[in-house]
Amino acid sequence: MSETPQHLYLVDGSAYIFRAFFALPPMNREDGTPTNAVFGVTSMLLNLIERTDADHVAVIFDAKRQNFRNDIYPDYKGHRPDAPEELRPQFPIIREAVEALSLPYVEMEGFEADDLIATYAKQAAAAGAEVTVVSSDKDLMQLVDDHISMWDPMKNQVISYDQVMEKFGVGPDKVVDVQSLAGDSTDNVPGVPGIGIKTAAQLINEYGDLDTLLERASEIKQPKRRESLIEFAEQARISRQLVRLKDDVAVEVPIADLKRRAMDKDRLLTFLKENGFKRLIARVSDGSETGASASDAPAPPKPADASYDLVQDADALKAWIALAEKVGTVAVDTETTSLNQMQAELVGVSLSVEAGKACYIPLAHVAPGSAGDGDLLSTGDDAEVPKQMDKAEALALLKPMLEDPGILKIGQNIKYDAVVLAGEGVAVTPIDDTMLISFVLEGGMHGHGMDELSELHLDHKPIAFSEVAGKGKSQITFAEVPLDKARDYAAEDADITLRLWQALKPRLLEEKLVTVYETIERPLVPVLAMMEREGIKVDPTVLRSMSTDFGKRIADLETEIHKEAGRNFNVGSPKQLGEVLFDEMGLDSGRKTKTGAQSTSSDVLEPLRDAHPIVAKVLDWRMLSKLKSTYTDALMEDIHPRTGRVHTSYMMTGAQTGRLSSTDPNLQNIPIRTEEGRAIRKAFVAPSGSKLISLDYSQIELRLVAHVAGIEPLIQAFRDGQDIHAATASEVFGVPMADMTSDVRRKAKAINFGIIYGISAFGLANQIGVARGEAQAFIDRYFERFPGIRAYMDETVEYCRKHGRVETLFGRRIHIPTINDKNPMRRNYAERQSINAPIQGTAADIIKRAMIRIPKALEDAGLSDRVKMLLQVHDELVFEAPEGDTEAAIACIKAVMEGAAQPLLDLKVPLIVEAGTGDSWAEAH
DNA sequence: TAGATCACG
DNA sequence: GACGTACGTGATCTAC
Repeated sequence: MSETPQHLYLVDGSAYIFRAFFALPPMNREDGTPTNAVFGVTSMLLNLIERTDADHVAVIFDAKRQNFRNDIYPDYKGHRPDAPEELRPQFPIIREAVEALSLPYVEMEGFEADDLIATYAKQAAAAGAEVTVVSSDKDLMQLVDDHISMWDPMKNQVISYDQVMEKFGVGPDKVVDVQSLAGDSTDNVPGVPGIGIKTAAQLINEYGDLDTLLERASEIKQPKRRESLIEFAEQARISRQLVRLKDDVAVEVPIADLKRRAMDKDRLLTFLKENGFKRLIARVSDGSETGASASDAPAPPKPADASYDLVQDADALKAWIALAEKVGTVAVDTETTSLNQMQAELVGVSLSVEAGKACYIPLAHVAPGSAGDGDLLSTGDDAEVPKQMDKAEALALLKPMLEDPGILKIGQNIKYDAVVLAGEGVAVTPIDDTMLISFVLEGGMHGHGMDELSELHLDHKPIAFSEVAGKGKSQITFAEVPLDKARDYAAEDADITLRLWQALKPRLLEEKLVTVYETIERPLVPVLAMMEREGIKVDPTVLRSMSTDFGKRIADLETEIHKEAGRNFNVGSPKQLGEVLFDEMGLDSGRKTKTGAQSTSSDVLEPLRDAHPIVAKVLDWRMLSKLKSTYTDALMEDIHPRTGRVHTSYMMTGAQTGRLSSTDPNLQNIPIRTEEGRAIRKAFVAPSGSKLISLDYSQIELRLVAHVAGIEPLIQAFRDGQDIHAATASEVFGVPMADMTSDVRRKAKAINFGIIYGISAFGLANQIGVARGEAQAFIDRYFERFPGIRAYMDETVEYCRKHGRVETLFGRRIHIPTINDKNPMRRNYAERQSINAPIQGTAADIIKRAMIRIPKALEDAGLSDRVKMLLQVHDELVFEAPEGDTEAAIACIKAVMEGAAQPLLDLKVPLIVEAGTGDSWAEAH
């Protein structure tokens, strides 16, 4: 083998250090030396070398702070603070770590890591090697070309020409020119004032390059821009010198010396032991990726041992805020009067900055024993209102901290707190959410409520809400809880949240789930919070008249049913109804329920429609009662008194597959399948002058099946825009498309759905009303025609048996612990789940990715202040827009939705979105 | 509080 | 080879 590299991997080590230091909770080895950055860098490098095929590797670091750029511009990176005290002692240990991993450690006085990377990259590329630069630093993007690409380890994403184009609006060869104009506040590169990346890209595209632009600056039409460019031309040229990487450094280590060496396991293990990295030791010694469950960090005191502060004046609050600023991370929890976030009134806030250290800030407590409202007579001699800060004053102090981009706010289900605080005019950003981290790590294994997570990870049972507020009828609101009890409960919640974060957050990195969390879950929080606060307008008059109409018809039907039955009984009682229909009237009872009672469900009653007139009446009664109680009546109660709109709450951990669920009220199950039910959607309206827009993915799950199972005929049918169920029928039953009957198509449609659900002959037979043997024959023929589907199912189930989980195409994990259950019923069920979950979950990931991108896309289209995203119904998004903006909004949103799998995923089938508009949801869908 | 039923994707 | 079945949700009502 020759010494010329085939594939050179250049790792931007400095970036890794900072990333690890700030992302991981503090850790110390036995002698007290902090080790969190060491741990993070070691773990990341270990991941990296396990997955690359590179034959040459270097980990490259910045030397000391001064370099040639400071001679050009003394302020370069001038405002960067010194490395934090906790980080400084870790630098030499990180060097040891790199060496223990048998990787070359490269640094050079007077040069930044970026210059060394540029030099090696150019040299290797010139020699014909492929180069991968591992970094997410945009300053390195100027290097990208046919031979040099980047890998962003945080986003798990390749950065090549397209991504550079997306980021800078120009190709890699013009990145330097754009950066020279736009400047860079993080590196203190001045650029030209008033010019950002967008304008810079536009100018460079127009004039070709920086020099030409500066020469011809006087031709620019916009006066301000023209003057700025003329005045700051020299500053732009200086910026270019700062930004352009030096690719001809006389490197001390030749490329040949970067040849990858075999890992010295003993040396590595010695290093890991010295630093107490138990989890990495386990991983290196047996190669298993699950690792030990023991935490590497020493156990902090249990919450029970902690004592908490009550903050009752501005000075105390300022001290806590200063602490949060110093640490840079703070757990936040709000206490309110209601679980319903739109009705909730803020009662207090708790904060925690380190394990065991937390406070509670009461803001709206009332005298204990006094009812929160209505009790006007008993003011005088009641207990006093407890001492607490003025709410507005406290929020004014908290607001800058909660909105500070440099302070991470950690919450358990922080969407709730964000919605409540948004009601007080306070934004919460940036955020982390322990509930979501747990869901991403261990979805399917257990619930993700705080009490459960605390018992699981901290071995501590938190104070129950009912202990401080009571339960049942005598339950009081949190505002009435005495301050000492309120402090113990509320501060503990913040403390636990912080500890959970410390325990769980590092695992995202170790278990390669950072991308799912950071690109699909976390950024969705502000989007959903906004939708929930927006709500959708519901017209109560429509509901009221429907309710009256339904009420009459239900009463009439009830009379008739009682007459047919020969006695009065409660039609809504399945037990009584069963007795009447089957015992007294002698109808054929179909199934039994699992408790042994005779089932009266609609699929039992439906076939009996013709057996007796009472059956149809019962079915109608059922339908109308359902519609009245669950929809028309209940929905009127849910109209918010102040907004006149209905505000649902989305639960992000509600469905194992990654789908959202909707509660209070559930707006994801508003009727549509029957004419009567569909009418309820007429009550969901746009305000006058606006329209509702509904956009939904067409057949997204079936498209995903065609993709993952590689079913060529279906892929082709989707590409050709054919009726997919008819095309399936044609393939499976051999009927030419021209001769297709609705019955054959119906059967094919049922099989297609069956495939998504993990088909069984019994289930299919039930669904389409044929004998089980016939259903089995259909399935056999389907598998015969589309062998890919069999293979997909077998492989998926096999993978699940081995790992206890399945994955979506975006890497979301869905755990299915019962897959190896000895009970065959539970096991079969788990197998069907494992077939369905990747499909349903990938579809959920796709629409979430779309939702995250939509606010930005609307802003770019100049629509963001007028077009509002209101609802998500699994494969559908509902918006409200002024009448004149609907067309532009549809074009913008449709493009985002149809492209939402990109660039991470290149589907073999197109994603198609269908759109409609109208004055009501009934018209729009 | 569990079970049955039925609304949705 | 038996087990008893389509996947994922939430709200309402009855009956215990």
